[in-house]
Amino acid sequence: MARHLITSALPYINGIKHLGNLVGSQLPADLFARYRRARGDEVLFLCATDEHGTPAELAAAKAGQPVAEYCAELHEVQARLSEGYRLSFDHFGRSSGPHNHHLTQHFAGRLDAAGLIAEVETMQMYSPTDGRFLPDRYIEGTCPNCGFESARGDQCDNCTKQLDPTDLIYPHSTISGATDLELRPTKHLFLRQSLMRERLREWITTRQHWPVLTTSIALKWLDDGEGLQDRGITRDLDWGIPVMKGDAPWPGMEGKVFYVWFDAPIEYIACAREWVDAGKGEDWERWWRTDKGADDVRYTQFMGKDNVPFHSLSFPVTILGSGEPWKLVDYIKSFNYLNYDGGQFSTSRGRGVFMDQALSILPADYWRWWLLSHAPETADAEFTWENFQASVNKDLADVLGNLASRVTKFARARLGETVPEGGAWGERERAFVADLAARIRTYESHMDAIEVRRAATELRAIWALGNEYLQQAAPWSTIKADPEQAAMQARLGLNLVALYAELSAPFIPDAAGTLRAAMHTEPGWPDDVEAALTRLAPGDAYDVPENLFRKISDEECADWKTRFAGVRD
RNA sequence: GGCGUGGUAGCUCAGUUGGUUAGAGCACGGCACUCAUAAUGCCGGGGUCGGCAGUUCAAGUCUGCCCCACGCUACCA
Repeated sequence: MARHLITSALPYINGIKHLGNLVGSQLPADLFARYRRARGDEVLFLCATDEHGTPAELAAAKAGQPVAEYCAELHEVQARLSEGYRLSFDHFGRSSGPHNHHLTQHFAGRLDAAGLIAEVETMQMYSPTDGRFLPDRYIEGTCPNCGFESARGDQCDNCTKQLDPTDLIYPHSTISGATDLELRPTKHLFLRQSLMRERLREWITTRQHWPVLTTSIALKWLDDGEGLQDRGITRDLDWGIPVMKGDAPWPGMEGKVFYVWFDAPIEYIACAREWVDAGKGEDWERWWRTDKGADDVRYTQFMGKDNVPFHSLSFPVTILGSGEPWKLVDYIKSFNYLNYDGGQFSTSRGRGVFMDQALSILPADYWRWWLLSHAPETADAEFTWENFQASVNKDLADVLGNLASRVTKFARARLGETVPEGGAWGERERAFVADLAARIRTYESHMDAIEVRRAATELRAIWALGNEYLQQAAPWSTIKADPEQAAMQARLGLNLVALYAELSAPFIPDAAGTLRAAMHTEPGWPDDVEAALTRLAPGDAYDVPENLFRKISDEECADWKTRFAGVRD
């Protein structure tokens, strides 16, 4: 039995994510996790909220809450939404948990011992009023280039000129408005990634079948300009993991915390420990330590393209640099962006559909199907309401939903309360089953390769094949002259519905559950398609399910289009 | 400016290492069927494969230049 460790990029804590975030990591990761489990593999699927950093502090301040309380609350909100979308995490953790604190400090200590940490003193803007150092983007002032009065410390939004906070005229804190800013020296730790450049290159260029998106981004960072740059991994903040050298204090680093991008990936490991703490598992090390059983684990990460540099370079430096036998990622599946109706989704401007809003309109399966069948794998993809309506109505309601409906209603109305008896497969049935089996094997190969769109296309073709068969067999016609043959055809149709529940479950788990309940079947992958199509025997009970999917009307479509174009409060 | 990713039927997209008349779904037209959520099936119309030049017996598929979109990143390659 193969073992799969699967992680999705961690959603940041400060608010509800939009559909672009969902399809970029959590949703395809869930598809893969569900598929591997269905194939009988052992799976550990982990995700967590990414809770540290300045944006979390500011969001908490805006909400008038202590940051820890704010994070706890938003974690629950995101956890509930995850359940709403049927994301089948084995555990949904928190990067602010104690295990991540200890592990992050542990890794820092190991990296320092390996000579991979540099202490660098820099000058940064300090605000005595706020009692803290200010990140560049939280300082505003007048642009020395164009005179724009709300230029940020890193860039002027008006003339786009790159700025340094010290360039600004009348600089002030965006947090308090304080103007008594001063430049102070401060010491920070840098991860010396540049020292591992060639080792990373060797590793990346020898990976098999990685998406071009992943390798091209990784190699670009490796070779762009003067090559891979060392990265600061500490910040002058309160909210975060205190800088420690393992269990020991780090002289000169008192009051500082690790940068969120250093501790977030480590949460992938810590999350496995939280999983054990939560009583959901026994042994986290057999998933993460190659000296303790993880050497036969295949580890797959899912993320949007903006996360690739951290997962392909920085985190591997952390893992490899520790000198300890931690499990390194085997496959990085990355996604492009999903755009919204001609532009970008925008969290700040509230443009597009957010996870909570989408669920308030339609059940999870509708979104799962559209998003996964249009996953931005090769290029950026675009969400439009018209396209969403067309896909849902045609694929889900007409092709799959109606098939289940026509089969069960015909059988119940014309052939009795239970699975009908009589007749035997003929030439047409054997040809159909052979065709179906071939398509199912193709579907499996796409799912194995995590080719999400191809898999969705093949699944749809498999649904359509059922309609083709039924149209040709025409039991409503054969029943007039040969009731036995009609019984056989209807029996095959009912088995087909049960089979489709299994094949479709990774994409649309709720509908699959409805079909299983109606067919009185238990989950089970059709390794043997012929056997799967004789699972329901004459006399077995079944129910006629309610319509699986409803259609989206033109009116609804138009209404939603105007409703979500605007600004979210 | 540099780098990256794309630019294929009205729309959303496939097109492996260059090879016969460029494909799918949706939309559109016709036919069939009537079990079904006016659902399904079959057939069909529709593309100078962003532009130009080149390599080749042969290019959507390789090379060069240019145009456009999106993203990343900066006056440094």
